[in-house]
Amino acid sequence: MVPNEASCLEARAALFAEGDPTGDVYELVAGVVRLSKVLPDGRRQIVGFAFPGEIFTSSGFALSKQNVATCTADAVTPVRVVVYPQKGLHDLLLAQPDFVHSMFDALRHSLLHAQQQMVLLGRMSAVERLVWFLLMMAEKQNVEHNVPLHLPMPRYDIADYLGITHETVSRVLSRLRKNQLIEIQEGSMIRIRDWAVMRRMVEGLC
Amino acid sequence: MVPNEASCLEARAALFAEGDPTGDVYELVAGVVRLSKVLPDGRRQIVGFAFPGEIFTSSGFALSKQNVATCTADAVTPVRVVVYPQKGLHDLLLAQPDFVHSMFDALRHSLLHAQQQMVLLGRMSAVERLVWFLLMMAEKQNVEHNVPLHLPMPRYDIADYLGITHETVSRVLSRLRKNQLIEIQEGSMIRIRDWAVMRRMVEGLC
DNA sequence: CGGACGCTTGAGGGTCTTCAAGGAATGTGG
DNA sequence: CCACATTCCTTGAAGACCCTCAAGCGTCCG
Repeated sequence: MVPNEASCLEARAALFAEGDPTGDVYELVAGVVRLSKVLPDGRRQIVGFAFPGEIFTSSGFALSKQNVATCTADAVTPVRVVVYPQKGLHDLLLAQPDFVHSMFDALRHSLLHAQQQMVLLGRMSAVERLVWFLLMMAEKQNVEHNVPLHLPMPRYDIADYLGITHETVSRVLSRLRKNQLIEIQEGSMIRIRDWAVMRRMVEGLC
Repeated sequence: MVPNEASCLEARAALFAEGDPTGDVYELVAGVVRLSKVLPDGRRQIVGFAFPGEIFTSSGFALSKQNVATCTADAVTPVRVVVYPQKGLHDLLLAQPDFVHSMFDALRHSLLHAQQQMVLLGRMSAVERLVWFLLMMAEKQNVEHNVPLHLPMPRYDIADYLGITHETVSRVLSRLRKNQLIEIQEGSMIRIRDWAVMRRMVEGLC
Protein backbone atom coordinates (compact mmCIF):
# COMPACT_ATOMS: atom_id res chain seq x y z
CA MET A 1 0.00 0.00 0.00
CA VAL A 2 1.37 3.33 -1.07
CA PRO A 3 1.59 5.99 1.64
CA ASN A 4 -0.36 9.19 1.06
CA GLU A 5 -2.10 7.62 -1.85
CA ALA A 6 -3.78 9.63 -4.53
CA SER A 7 -7.32 10.80 -3.97
CA CYS A 8 -10.02 11.60 -6.44
CA LEU A 9 -11.88 14.88 -6.41
CA GLU A 10 -14.76 16.55 -8.18
CA ALA A 11 -14.93 20.29 -8.35
CA ARG A 12 -16.70 23.17 -10.02
CA ALA A 13 -14.59 26.12 -8.99
CA ALA A 14 -11.11 26.77 -7.59
CA LEU A 15 -8.61 23.93 -7.15
CA PHE A 16 -5.86 26.16 -5.77
CA ALA A 17 -4.98 29.83 -5.84
CA GLU A 18 -1.74 31.73 -6.49
CA GLY A 19 0.10 31.88 -3.17
CA ASP A 20 -1.41 28.75 -1.66
CA PRO A 21 1.20 26.65 0.14
CA THR A 22 0.78 23.52 -1.97
CA GLY A 23 3.05 21.49 -4.18
CA ASP A 24 0.57 18.84 -5.20
CA VAL A 25 0.37 17.24 -8.62
CA TYR A 26 -2.93 16.91 -10.42
CA GLU A 27 -4.05 14.61 -13.17
CA LEU A 28 -7.15 15.76 -14.98
CA VAL A 29 -9.65 13.00 -15.69
CA ALA A 30 -12.57 14.98 -17.05
CA GLY A 31 -13.41 18.60 -17.71
CA VAL A 32 -11.26 21.64 -18.46
CA VAL A 33 -9.06 23.57 -16.05
CA ARG A 34 -7.77 27.11 -16.40
CA LEU A 35 -4.34 28.13 -15.03
CA SER A 36 -4.01 31.88 -14.60
CA LYS A 37 -2.04 34.69 -13.04
CA VAL A 38 -3.59 37.97 -11.96
CA LEU A 39 -1.95 41.38 -11.48
CA PRO A 40 -2.92 43.65 -8.57
CA ASP A 41 -4.93 45.92 -10.88
CA GLY A 42 -6.98 43.03 -12.19
CA ARG A 43 -5.24 42.31 -15.46
CA ARG A 44 -5.18 38.58 -15.97
CA GLN A 45 -3.14 36.22 -18.09
CA ILE A 46 -4.16 32.62 -18.54
CA VAL A 47 -0.92 30.65 -18.76
CA GLY A 48 -2.57 27.46 -19.89
CA PHE A 49 -5.62 25.24 -20.12
CA ALA A 50 -5.53 21.62 -19.00
CA PHE A 51 -7.53 18.96 -20.80
CA PRO A 52 -8.42 15.37 -19.83
CA GLY A 53 -5.36 13.15 -19.55
CA GLU A 54 -3.01 16.04 -18.83
CA ILE A 55 -0.95 16.55 -15.68
CA PHE A 56 -0.54 19.97 -14.12
CA THR A 57 0.96 21.36 -10.94
CA SER A 58 0.72 24.41 -8.76
CA SER A 59 4.40 25.26 -8.90
CA GLY A 60 6.33 23.03 -11.24
CA PHE A 61 7.63 19.93 -9.50
CA ALA A 62 9.47 20.05 -6.22
CA LEU A 63 9.93 16.95 -4.16
CA SER A 64 11.50 18.38 -1.10
CA LYS A 65 10.91 22.02 -0.38
CA GLN A 66 7.70 23.55 0.78
CA ASN A 67 6.08 25.25 -2.12
CA VAL A 68 3.82 28.09 -3.05
CA ALA A 69 1.46 27.98 -5.99
CA THR A 70 2.61 30.28 -8.76
CA CYS A 71 -0.74 30.42 -10.46
CA THR A 72 -4.42 29.86 -9.84
CA ALA A 73 -6.28 26.81 -11.11
CA ASP A 74 -10.02 26.69 -11.47
CA ALA A 75 -12.52 24.59 -13.28
CA VAL A 76 -13.92 25.96 -16.52
CA THR A 77 -16.37 23.09 -16.63
CA PRO A 78 -17.27 20.56 -13.94
CA VAL A 79 -14.07 18.66 -13.36
CA ARG A 80 -12.76 15.36 -12.07
CA VAL A 81 -9.12 15.21 -11.01
CA VAL A 82 -6.72 12.82 -9.32
CA VAL A 83 -4.63 14.58 -6.68
CA TYR A 84 -1.14 13.33 -5.82
CA PRO A 85 -0.17 15.06 -2.55
CA GLN A 86 3.33 16.49 -2.51
CA LYS A 87 4.18 14.51 0.61
CA GLY A 88 3.78 11.19 -1.13
CA LEU A 89 5.47 12.14 -4.35
CA HIS A 90 8.90 10.89 -3.48
CA ASP A 91 7.67 7.44 -2.51
CA LEU A 92 5.35 7.34 -5.48
CA LEU A 93 8.22 8.05 -7.83
CA LEU A 94 10.21 5.17 -6.32
CA ALA A 95 7.28 2.80 -6.46
CA GLN A 96 6.07 3.57 -9.96
CA PRO A 97 8.79 4.12 -12.55
CA ASP A 98 6.19 4.91 -15.19
CA PHE A 99 5.04 7.83 -13.15
CA VAL A 100 8.50 9.33 -13.36
CA HIS A 101 8.26 9.42 -17.10
CA SER A 102 4.77 10.89 -16.93
CA MET A 103 6.07 13.68 -14.75
CA PHE A 104 9.02 14.39 -16.96
CA ASP A 105 6.83 14.42 -20.02
CA ALA A 106 4.36 16.72 -18.34
CA LEU A 107 7.16 19.11 -17.47
CA ARG A 108 8.57 18.95 -20.97
CA HIS A 109 5.20 19.67 -22.48
CA SER A 110 4.59 22.57 -20.13
CA LEU A 111 7.89 24.09 -21.16
CA LEU A 112 7.29 23.52 -24.85
CA HIS A 113 3.85 25.01 -24.59
CA ALA A 114 5.21 28.00 -22.70
CA GLN A 115 7.80 28.66 -25.38
CA GLN A 116 5.15 28.52 -28.07
CA GLN A 117 2.94 30.81 -26.06
CA MET A 118 5.74 33.35 -25.75
CA VAL A 119 6.12 33.49 -29.52
CA LEU A 120 2.37 33.81 -29.83
CA LEU A 121 2.07 36.60 -27.27
CA GLY A 122 5.19 38.44 -28.32
CA ARG A 123 5.08 38.25 -32.08
CA MET A 124 1.73 37.25 -33.53
CA SER A 125 -1.30 39.28 -34.63
CA ALA A 126 -4.77 38.85 -33.19
CA VAL A 127 -5.93 36.85 -36.23
CA GLU A 128 -2.96 34.54 -36.04
CA ARG A 129 -3.54 34.00 -32.33
CA LEU A 130 -7.14 32.96 -32.86
CA VAL A 131 -6.43 30.75 -35.85
CA TRP A 132 -3.74 29.01 -33.83
CA PHE A 133 -6.12 28.64 -30.90
CA LEU A 134 -8.88 27.11 -33.00
CA LEU A 135 -6.49 24.64 -34.61
CA MET A 136 -5.15 23.70 -31.20
CA MET A 137 -8.63 23.12 -29.83
CA ALA A 138 -9.49 21.03 -32.87
CA GLU A 139 -6.43 18.92 -32.30
CA LYS A 140 -7.16 18.45 -28.58
CA GLN A 141 -10.63 17.21 -29.49
CA ASN A 142 -9.49 15.01 -32.38
CA VAL A 143 -11.98 16.78 -34.56
CA GLU A 144 -12.59 15.27 -37.98
CA HIS A 145 -12.90 17.58 -40.92
CA ASN A 146 -16.41 19.01 -41.20
CA VAL A 147 -17.20 18.19 -37.58
CA PRO A 148 -17.56 21.31 -35.43
CA LEU A 149 -15.29 21.83 -32.45
CA HIS A 150 -16.46 22.94 -29.04
CA LEU A 151 -15.11 25.91 -27.08
CA PRO A 152 -15.87 25.07 -23.45
CA MET A 153 -14.64 28.43 -22.14
CA PRO A 154 -16.19 31.90 -22.54
CA ARG A 155 -14.74 34.54 -24.86
CA TYR A 156 -13.00 36.45 -22.11
CA ASP A 157 -11.07 33.34 -21.10
CA ILE A 158 -9.91 32.95 -24.69
CA ALA A 159 -8.97 36.62 -24.66
CA ASP A 160 -6.94 36.37 -21.47
CA TYR A 161 -5.23 33.30 -22.85
CA LEU A 162 -4.27 35.00 -26.12
CA GLY A 163 -3.35 38.34 -24.62
CA ILE A 164 -6.13 40.33 -26.27
CA THR A 165 -9.58 41.63 -25.24
CA HIS A 166 -12.80 39.69 -25.49
CA GLU A 167 -14.13 42.28 -27.94
CA THR A 168 -11.21 41.54 -30.23
CA VAL A 169 -11.88 37.82 -29.95
CA SER A 170 -15.44 38.42 -31.02
CA ARG A 171 -14.48 40.72 -33.88
CA VAL A 172 -11.81 38.40 -35.24
CA LEU A 173 -14.11 35.40 -35.13
CA SER A 174 -16.69 37.41 -37.07
CA ARG A 175 -14.06 38.31 -39.62
CA LEU A 176 -12.99 34.68 -40.01
CA ARG A 177 -16.65 33.82 -40.54
CA LYS A 178 -17.10 36.52 -43.19
CA ASN A 179 -13.98 35.24 -44.94
CA GLN A 180 -15.52 31.76 -45.13
CA LEU A 181 -12.76 30.25 -43.00
CA ILE A 182 -15.04 29.12 -40.19
CA GLU A 183 -18.70 28.72 -39.38
CA ILE A 184 -20.04 29.74 -35.98
CA GLN A 185 -22.85 27.61 -34.64
CA GLU A 186 -24.48 28.95 -31.49
CA GLY A 187 -21.33 30.62 -30.19
CA SER A 188 -19.43 27.78 -28.64
CA MET A 189 -19.56 25.39 -31.59
CA ILE A 190 -17.24 26.26 -34.45
CA ARG A 191 -16.68 24.41 -37.68
CA ILE A 192 -13.44 24.95 -39.56
CA ARG A 193 -14.16 25.30 -43.26
CA ASP A 194 -10.69 25.86 -44.71
CA TRP A 195 -8.05 23.93 -42.85
CA ALA A 196 -5.34 24.49 -45.44
CA VAL A 197 -5.54 28.26 -45.39
CA MET A 198 -5.75 28.41 -41.62
CA ARG A 199 -2.81 26.06 -41.20
CA ARG A 200 -0.77 28.18 -43.57
CA MET A 201 -1.57 31.28 -41.53
CA VAL A 202 0.25 29.89 -38.50
CA GLU A 203 2.97 27.76 -40.03
CA GLY A 204 6.15 28.02 -38.05
CA LEU A 205 4.27 27.82 -34.78
CA CYS A 206 3.50 24.11 -34.72
CA MET B 1 35.13 7.26 -14.27
CA VAL B 2 31.79 8.47 -15.53
CA PRO B 3 30.89 7.45 -19.07
CA ASN B 4 30.33 10.28 -21.52
CA GLU B 5 31.64 12.72 -19.03
CA ALA B 6 30.94 16.39 -19.27
CA SER B 7 33.11 18.47 -21.53
CA CYS B 8 33.95 22.14 -21.39
CA LEU B 9 33.47 24.41 -24.35
CA GLU B 10 34.14 27.98 -25.34
CA ALA B 11 32.06 29.60 -28.02
CA ARG B 12 31.25 32.92 -29.63
CA ALA B 13 28.27 32.05 -31.77
CA ALA B 14 25.67 29.27 -32.04
CA LEU B 15 25.53 26.45 -29.49
CA PHE B 16 22.62 24.69 -31.12
CA ALA B 17 19.80 25.60 -33.48
CA GLU B 18 16.06 24.91 -33.48
CA GLY B 19 15.58 21.52 -35.07
CA ASP B 20 19.00 20.12 -34.19
CA PRO B 21 18.75 16.50 -32.98
CA THR B 22 20.24 17.12 -29.54
CA GLY B 23 19.02 16.65 -26.00
CA ASP B 24 22.12 17.83 -24.22
CA VAL B 25 22.14 19.82 -21.01
CA TYR B 26 24.29 22.93 -20.66
CA GLU B 27 25.62 24.70 -17.63
CA LEU B 28 26.76 28.23 -18.28
CA VAL B 29 30.03 29.16 -16.60
CA ALA B 30 30.68 32.57 -18.08
CA GLY B 31 29.03 34.90 -20.56
CA VAL B 32 25.43 35.33 -21.66
CA VAL B 33 23.38 33.03 -23.87
CA ARG B 34 20.25 33.88 -25.83
CA LEU B 35 17.49 31.29 -26.39
CA SER B 36 15.22 32.18 -29.27
CA LYS B 37 12.59 30.96 -31.69
CA VAL B 38 12.20 32.30 -35.21
CA LEU B 39 9.14 32.27 -37.48
CA PRO B 40 9.45 31.55 -41.22
CA ASP B 41 8.97 35.23 -42.05
CA GLY B 42 11.80 36.29 -39.76
CA ARG B 43 9.88 37.40 -36.70
CA ARG B 44 11.84 36.36 -33.66
CA GLN B 45 11.00 35.83 -30.02
CA ILE B 46 13.70 35.41 -27.42
CA VAL B 47 12.32 32.97 -24.88
CA GLY B 48 15.06 33.55 -22.36
CA PHE B 49 18.56 34.65 -21.55
CA ALA B 50 20.92 32.43 -19.57
CA PHE B 51 23.42 33.90 -17.13
CA PRO B 52 26.45 32.36 -15.39
CA GLY B 53 25.48 29.55 -13.04
CA GLU B 54 22.28 28.74 -14.85
CA ILE B 55 21.38 25.46 -16.55
CA PHE B 56 19.58 25.36 -19.87
CA THR B 57 18.62 22.71 -22.41
CA SER B 58 17.69 22.42 -26.02
CA SER B 59 14.38 20.71 -25.43
CA GLY B 60 13.48 20.45 -21.79
CA PHE B 61 14.82 17.27 -20.23
CA ALA B 62 14.35 13.89 -21.78
CA LEU B 63 16.41 10.97 -20.64
CA SER B 64 15.32 8.36 -23.08
CA LYS B 65 13.88 9.56 -26.35
CA GLN B 66 15.79 11.12 -29.17
CA ASN B 67 15.17 14.82 -29.10
CA VAL B 68 14.98 17.86 -31.28
CA ALA B 69 15.96 21.31 -30.09
CA THR B 70 12.89 23.53 -29.70
CA CYS B 71 14.84 26.74 -29.77
CA THR B 72 18.14 28.20 -30.85
CA ALA B 73 20.92 29.05 -28.42
CA ASP B 74 23.70 31.44 -29.24
CA ALA B 75 26.26 33.41 -27.39
CA VAL B 76 25.53 37.07 -26.80
CA THR B 77 29.02 37.50 -25.39
CA PRO B 78 31.98 35.10 -25.47
CA VAL B 79 30.82 32.13 -23.48
CA ARG B 80 32.13 29.21 -21.48
CA VAL B 81 29.77 26.27 -20.94
CA VAL B 82 29.85 22.77 -19.50
CA VAL B 83 28.07 20.30 -21.78
CA TYR B 84 26.40 17.20 -20.34
CA PRO B 85 25.67 14.93 -23.31
CA GLN B 86 22.21 13.42 -23.33
CA LYS B 87 23.65 9.90 -23.57
CA GLY B 88 25.34 10.14 -20.21
CA LEU B 89 22.53 11.88 -18.37
CA HIS B 90 20.92 8.78 -16.99
CA ASP B 91 24.14 7.52 -15.45
CA LEU B 92 25.03 10.97 -14.25
CA LEU B 93 21.72 11.26 -12.44
CA LEU B 94 22.32 7.95 -10.68
CA ALA B 95 25.87 8.86 -9.77
CA GLN B 96 25.27 12.37 -8.53
CA PRO B 97 22.08 12.86 -6.53
CA ASP B 98 22.81 16.57 -6.24
CA PHE B 99 22.63 16.87 -9.99
CA VAL B 100 19.05 15.60 -9.91
CA HIS B 101 18.06 18.49 -7.73
CA SER B 102 19.93 20.93 -9.95
CA MET B 103 18.01 19.65 -12.94
CA PHE B 104 14.67 19.81 -11.18
CA ASP B 105 15.39 23.31 -9.98
CA ALA B 106 16.46 24.40 -13.45
CA LEU B 107 13.22 23.05 -14.87
CA ARG B 108 11.18 24.72 -12.16
CA HIS B 109 12.86 28.03 -12.78
CA SER B 110 12.37 27.77 -16.51
CA LEU B 111 8.68 27.18 -15.97
CA LEU B 112 8.36 29.99 -13.45
CA HIS B 113 10.17 32.35 -15.75
CA ALA B 114 8.01 31.31 -18.67
CA GLN B 115 4.84 32.01 -16.71
CA GLN B 116 6.11 35.45 -15.75
CA GLN B 117 7.07 36.12 -19.33
CA MET B 118 3.58 35.21 -20.51
CA VAL B 119 2.07 37.80 -18.17
CA LEU B 120 4.63 40.32 -19.37
CA LEU B 121 4.02 39.66 -23.06
CA GLY B 122 0.28 39.30 -22.79
CA ARG B 123 -0.67 42.03 -20.40
CA MET B 124 2.01 44.65 -19.79
CA SER B 125 2.78 47.95 -21.53
CA ALA B 126 6.11 48.76 -23.15
CA VAL B 127 7.20 50.87 -20.20
CA GLU B 128 6.33 48.17 -17.71
CA ARG B 129 8.21 45.60 -19.77
CA LEU B 130 11.38 47.67 -19.79
CA VAL B 131 11.20 48.61 -16.13
CA TRP B 132 10.79 44.96 -15.29
CA PHE B 133 13.70 44.05 -17.55
CA LEU B 134 16.03 46.60 -15.98
CA LEU B 135 15.14 45.46 -12.47
CA MET B 136 15.72 41.84 -13.47
CA MET B 137 19.12 42.66 -14.95
CA ALA B 138 20.03 44.59 -11.83
CA GLU B 139 19.10 41.60 -9.71
CA LYS B 140 21.08 39.16 -11.86
CA GLN B 141 24.12 41.36 -11.46
CA ASN B 142 23.64 41.96 -7.75
CA VAL B 143 23.85 45.65 -8.43
CA GLU B 144 24.13 47.92 -5.41
CA HIS B 145 22.14 51.08 -5.37
CA ASN B 146 23.88 53.85 -7.32
CA VAL B 147 26.07 51.39 -9.20
CA PRO B 148 25.19 51.19 -12.90
CA LEU B 149 24.07 47.91 -14.43
CA HIS B 150 25.37 46.53 -17.69
CA LEU B 151 23.24 45.44 -20.65
CA PRO B 152 25.41 42.92 -22.49
CA MET B 153 22.96 42.51 -25.38
CA PRO B 154 22.02 44.99 -28.12
CA ARG B 155 18.69 46.83 -28.19
CA TYR B 156 17.11 44.53 -30.73
CA ASP B 157 17.75 41.54 -28.48
CA ILE B 158 16.01 43.33 -25.64
CA ALA B 159 13.20 44.14 -28.05
CA ASP B 160 12.76 40.55 -29.20
CA TYR B 161 12.81 39.41 -25.60
CA LEU B 162 10.12 41.88 -24.54
CA GLY B 163 7.94 41.50 -27.63
CA ILE B 164 8.40 45.06 -28.89
CA THR B 165 10.59 46.78 -31.51
CA HIS B 166 14.07 48.11 -30.93
CA GLU B 167 12.85 51.63 -31.70
CA THR B 168 10.36 51.33 -28.88
CA VAL B 169 13.08 50.11 -26.55
CA SER B 170 15.11 53.17 -27.39
CA ARG B 171 12.19 55.56 -27.02
CA VAL B 172 11.07 54.14 -23.69
CA LEU B 173 14.58 54.26 -22.27
CA SER B 174 14.79 57.91 -23.32
CA ARG B 175 11.47 58.57 -21.63
CA LEU B 176 12.64 56.90 -18.41
CA ARG B 177 15.75 59.05 -18.58
CA LYS B 178 13.73 62.25 -19.05
CA ASN B 179 11.55 61.25 -16.10
CA GLN B 180 14.66 60.98 -13.92
CA LEU B 181 14.10 57.28 -13.28
CA ILE B 182 17.32 56.13 -14.88
CA GLU B 183 20.58 57.50 -16.20
CA ILE B 184 22.06 56.18 -19.44
CA GLN B 185 25.82 56.02 -19.57
CA GLU B 186 27.25 55.18 -22.98
CA GLY B 187 24.32 53.04 -24.07
CA SER B 188 24.97 49.77 -22.35
CA MET B 189 25.55 51.07 -18.84
CA ILE B 190 22.41 52.15 -17.02
CA ARG B 191 22.06 53.47 -13.52
CA ILE B 192 18.72 53.18 -11.77
CA ARG B 193 17.94 56.41 -9.95
CA ASP B 194 14.54 55.69 -8.42
CA TRP B 195 14.23 52.10 -7.34
CA ALA B 196 11.06 52.63 -5.35
CA VAL B 197 9.05 54.12 -8.19
CA MET B 198 10.28 51.55 -10.68
CA ARG B 199 9.52 48.68 -8.34
CA ARG B 200 6.03 50.03 -7.80
CA MET B 201 5.49 50.15 -11.56
CA VAL B 202 5.82 46.38 -11.85
CA GLU B 203 4.53 45.12 -8.54
CA GLY B 204 2.58 41.96 -8.94
CA LEU B 205 5.10 40.55 -11.40
CA CYS B 206 7.81 39.52 -8.96
C1' DC C 1 38.22 57.03 -45.56
C1' DG C 2 34.14 54.55 -46.62
C1' DG C 3 31.07 51.09 -45.04
C1' DA C 4 28.72 48.48 -41.60
C1' DC C 5 26.46 48.38 -37.45
C1' DG C 6 23.96 49.93 -33.56
C1' DC C 7 21.38 53.71 -31.33
C1' DT C 8 18.23 57.55 -31.40
C1' DT C 9 14.47 60.42 -32.92
C1' DG C 10 10.61 61.98 -35.94
C1' DA C 11 6.30 61.52 -38.74
C1' DG C 12 2.51 58.97 -40.00
C1' DG C 13 -0.41 55.10 -39.88
C1' DG C 14 -2.38 50.58 -38.41
C1' DT C 15 -3.95 47.53 -34.97
C1' DC C 16 -5.97 46.81 -30.97
C1' DT C 17 -8.17 48.86 -26.84
C1' DT C 18 -11.59 51.44 -24.43
C1' DC C 19 -16.06 52.87 -23.80
C1' DA C 20 -20.67 52.20 -24.93
C1' DA C 21 -24.89 50.07 -26.31
C1' DG C 22 -27.93 46.41 -27.69
C1' DG C 23 -29.37 41.53 -28.14
C1' DA C 24 -29.77 36.64 -26.88
C1' DA C 25 -29.94 33.14 -23.50
C1' DT C 26 -30.44 31.62 -18.84
C1' DG C 27 -31.93 31.76 -14.16
C1' DT C 28 -34.79 33.65 -10.26
C1' DG C 29 -38.41 35.25 -7.48
C1' DG C 30 -42.92 36.97 -7.22
C1' DC D 1 -45.79 31.78 -15.93
C1' DC D 2 -43.81 35.98 -16.60
C1' DA D 3 -41.07 40.33 -15.37
C1' DC D 4 -36.39 41.08 -14.19
C1' DA D 5 -31.56 40.53 -13.47
C1' DT D 6 -27.43 38.51 -14.93
C1' DT D 7 -24.18 36.79 -18.00
C1' DC D 8 -22.20 36.43 -22.31
C1' DC D 9 -21.70 37.82 -27.03
C1' DT D 10 -21.57 41.18 -30.69
C1' DT D 11 -20.88 45.54 -32.97
C1' DG D 12 -19.76 50.53 -33.41
C1' DA D 13 -17.00 54.84 -32.68
C1' DA D 14 -13.08 57.07 -31.05
C1' DG D 15 -8.60 57.06 -29.56
C1' DA D 16 -4.17 55.21 -27.46
C1' DC D 17 -0.25 52.80 -28.15
C1' DC D 18 3.05 50.82 -30.71
C1' DC D 19 4.84 49.85 -35.37
C1' DT D 20 6.77 51.06 -39.83
C1' DC D 21 9.52 53.77 -42.53
C1' DA D 22 13.00 57.06 -42.72
C1' DA D 23 16.91 59.82 -41.59
C1' DG D 24 20.87 61.27 -38.86
C1' DC D 25 24.59 60.33 -35.68
C1' DG D 26 28.51 57.97 -33.48
C1' DT D 27 31.75 54.14 -33.31
C1' DC D 28 34.38 50.56 -34.95
C1' DC D 29 36.96 48.28 -38.47
C1' DG D 30 38.68 46.96 -42.77
